[in-house]
Amino acid sequence: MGVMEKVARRTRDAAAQATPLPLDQIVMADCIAAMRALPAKSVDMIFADPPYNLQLGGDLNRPDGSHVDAVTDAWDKFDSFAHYDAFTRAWLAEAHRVLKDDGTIWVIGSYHNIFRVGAAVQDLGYWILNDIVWRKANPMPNFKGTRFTNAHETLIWASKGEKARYTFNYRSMKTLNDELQMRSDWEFPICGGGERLKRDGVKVHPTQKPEALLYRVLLACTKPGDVVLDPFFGTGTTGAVAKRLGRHWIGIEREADYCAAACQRIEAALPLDERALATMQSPKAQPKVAFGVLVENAYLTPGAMLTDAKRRHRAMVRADGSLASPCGATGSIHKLGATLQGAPACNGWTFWHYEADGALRPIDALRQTYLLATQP
Amino acid sequence: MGVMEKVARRTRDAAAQATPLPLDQIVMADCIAAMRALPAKSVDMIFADPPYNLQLGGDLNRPDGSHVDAVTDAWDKFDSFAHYDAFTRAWLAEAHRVLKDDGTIWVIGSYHNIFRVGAAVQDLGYWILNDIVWRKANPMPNFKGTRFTNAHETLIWASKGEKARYTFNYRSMKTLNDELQMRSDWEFPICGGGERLKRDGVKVHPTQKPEALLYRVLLACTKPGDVVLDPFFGTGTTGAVAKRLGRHWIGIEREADYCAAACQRIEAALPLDERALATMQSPKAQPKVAFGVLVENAYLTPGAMLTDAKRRHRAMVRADGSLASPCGATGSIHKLGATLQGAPACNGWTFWHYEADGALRPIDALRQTYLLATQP
DNA sequence: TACGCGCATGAATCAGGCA
DNA sequence: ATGCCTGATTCATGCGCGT
Repeated sequence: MGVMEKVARRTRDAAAQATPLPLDQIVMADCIAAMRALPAKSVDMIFADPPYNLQLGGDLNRPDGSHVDAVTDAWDKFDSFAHYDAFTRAWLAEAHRVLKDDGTIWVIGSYHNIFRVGAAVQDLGYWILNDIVWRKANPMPNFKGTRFTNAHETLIWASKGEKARYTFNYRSMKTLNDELQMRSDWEFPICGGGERLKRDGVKVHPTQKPEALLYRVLLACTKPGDVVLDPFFGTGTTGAVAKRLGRHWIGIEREADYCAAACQRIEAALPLDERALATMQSPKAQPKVAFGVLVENAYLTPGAMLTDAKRRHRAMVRADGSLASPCGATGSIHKLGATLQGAPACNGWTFWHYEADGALRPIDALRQTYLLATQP
Repeated sequence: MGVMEKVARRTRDAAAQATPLPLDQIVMADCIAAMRALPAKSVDMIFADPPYNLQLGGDLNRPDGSHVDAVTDAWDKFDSFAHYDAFTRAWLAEAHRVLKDDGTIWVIGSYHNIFRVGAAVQDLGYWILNDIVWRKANPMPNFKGTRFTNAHETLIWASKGEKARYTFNYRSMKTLNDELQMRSDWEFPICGGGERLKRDGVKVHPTQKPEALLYRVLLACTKPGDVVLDPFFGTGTTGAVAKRLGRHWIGIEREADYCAAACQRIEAALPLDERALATMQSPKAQPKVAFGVLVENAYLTPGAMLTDAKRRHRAMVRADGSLASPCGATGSIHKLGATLQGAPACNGWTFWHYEADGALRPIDALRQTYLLATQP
C-alpha cells in the first residue's frame, strides 16, 4: 500500500458531510476547519502540541563556534500575542465541541506560549486537572550563560468541566511509578537516536516529541479502544503510540511532508506485546545532590570552616557553595581541593570534612543525611 | 524593642509624601496602594507570592462588591477570572513602575493562577527570562487517587523588557550546582520543621515558602546591598533571607498577624559574615587585560609562535600584539582565531596556546599570572 | 568484538561597550 | 540607531571511526 493512500484529503465541504469519524487516519487540512467537520462530542481525548510562538532573535552559536539549528518554520510565526491568542482560542473552542463530555484534553508548551494557552483553556470553561512538567534529561544548555538552562516543558491536562467524570487510570500510574503515586513532574530524554525521524540525515520535524511522553499520557487517561485526536499531528507520535497501545487515533496536519512521514511511521508501528510493557519502565536514577543544596538548606552555614582529614588545608564555606582558602584561592569543593593539592582532580565530597562533636566527618555524610530526610 | 514598632502604618496620602524608601521595613497596607507610594524605578528586584484565590471560594468578591459564594457555572467562573485578572494586572502594573529598568520580577503560583499571571506579565511588556519549576521533595499526596500528585509550583522570572540588562549571577549558580549550569527545575522540601512559623501549635500562614527557595532566587538575581520588594510579604520569608544575604528588603502586607510574625522572625535572623557572602565572580567582573600588554611586559616576546590546542593552526606574535599566520592572514588574537577556523567568532584567550615545559598552555594562563602579579 | 575518542546536535525568546 | 571590536560561553547522548 502506498504511503499516502491512507491520508484523507478533504475539502471543508466534503468533510462536513462525512458523519463517520476518520478513525486511524490522517486528515491533511487546517486543524480548525478539519475539527469543524467532526461531529460534536465524538472523541475521548485530545492531545495537542500547537506552535509555541517562539520569538527568536538573531543567530546563536555554541562556544565551539557551531551554529544552533533553530525553529524558523513559518508555522511558528505570529504577528502578535493578540493573533496568537485568537488562533489559540479558535482551535481550543473547536476542540471543546468535538470532545466528549467526559473526555480530557492535553496541551504541551513552553513559557513562550503556555501561559496564554492556559488562560484560554480556563476562559473557555475547561477545568484544569493538573499541570505536568516534562523534565528533560538532556536539554540544550544555555550557551551564553545568560539564564537558567531551559530544561523543561509544561503540559496542561483539563476536563470539560468541574463535574466531568474523566478517565484516570490511577493504578496503572502507580504501578508505573514503583508503587508510588505518579507525580506532576515527569523525566524523559528528548527525542533522539533511532526514534528521531530523519530524511537524508536531516530531522524531518524540528520538534518531534518522545514516544515515552505520549505513552504515559495515553496510558493514564484513555482506555483501550478509545479515540484520541491530535490536531497538530506533525510526524505522528500520538498515532504511533496510540496504535501500540490499542487506541484509535485521528491526526490533523497541514504539511504534506509531515503527513507522509507520519503515515509511514505508523504503518511500521506494532501493537504492543504485553511482556514489553514491563520493560518500558526506566530505573529510577540515583538522586544527585549538589554541595550548594546543603548550604541552601542550612546543613552548613556560610562562614563554616572545612578541613581535609589531616587538617593540612582549610577553607571557608561561602554563600553560593563555593569555598575560599586562607591563601586566597576559591572554587567549588572539587576544584579547590584539586588546586590546593596540586592535583588534576579531587572528589570534594570525601576530601573536605567538617567538625561535629569534636570529630572530623566528611561532608559526604551530610549529603547522606540530606538524602535520608528528603527521599521518600 | 516591641515587635510592631518597626511596622510602618501608612495611609495612602501620608505614604505618597515619603520620598525615601522604607528600607528593611514592613508596610502594613494594601499592596497596590503601598506600591503607588513608592518612587518609580526604585527597587532592584521584586518577589511576589500573590493569592491563588480561584476555585477555593471564600473571600472572592465581584468588581461591583457583591460576594461570589460558589464558583459553579461557567458565567460565575468567567466573572471571577475577570476579577482576578484585573487585580493581577493592577499590581503587576504598579510593580512595573516601581522596578528599576534593569531590575527583574519573580512571581510564584500554581496551575490555579499562574497561567493568568503569566499572560498578564507578557501583556504588560515584561520579558520572560525563564519559568522555573519548584519540585517539592515531599508534596502532599492526592488522597482520592483522582489526579497526579500535585508536586510542584511554578515561578516566572521576567525583566522589564527584551533589552534590559538584568543581573544574573551565572557563576554563583553554576558553583551552587556542582559546576553544572543551574537548570530550570529546582528541588526543595516544603517548608516545615523548625522553619515553619507556628503559634499555639498552629501554622501562622497557610503557604509559607521555604527559605531555601528564596535563598536561590536572591543569590541568582541580586547583588549585596540591592533592594528587594515583596508586595505579598506574608510571614516575611523574603525579608529573613534578604537580611541573611546582606540585601535590603521592603515588605508589604495587609494582615497585622502576619506583619507581627514576620517582624519577630526577621529580628531574629542573623546576617552572614561579609566574607561568607562573597561569591564566585564571572570573568566579566575582572579587570580587562589587552593581549598587547602581555607583549609589552615581556610575558611573550614578539616572534614567539602560538598554536591552537590541536596544533592545527599556527601564528606569530608581533610587536603590537597582533598575530600573523604563515598563510598571510593577520589580526587580533580573536579575529585571527575566527578567520582561521572560518567561525563567526572566537575567544583568542582560550583558543591560542604557547609552549612551556613541553606542554601547551592557553595564553589565558599568562593573563591570570599577570593579574595575580599586578592586582593588590 | 569491545572500547575510546571525536564530532554532531537538541522548541533558545542566549552580549556589551564604545565610537 | 548602527556598526565594530572584544571576548565569554555547553550538557547529555548517539553515532562513526580507529585501535
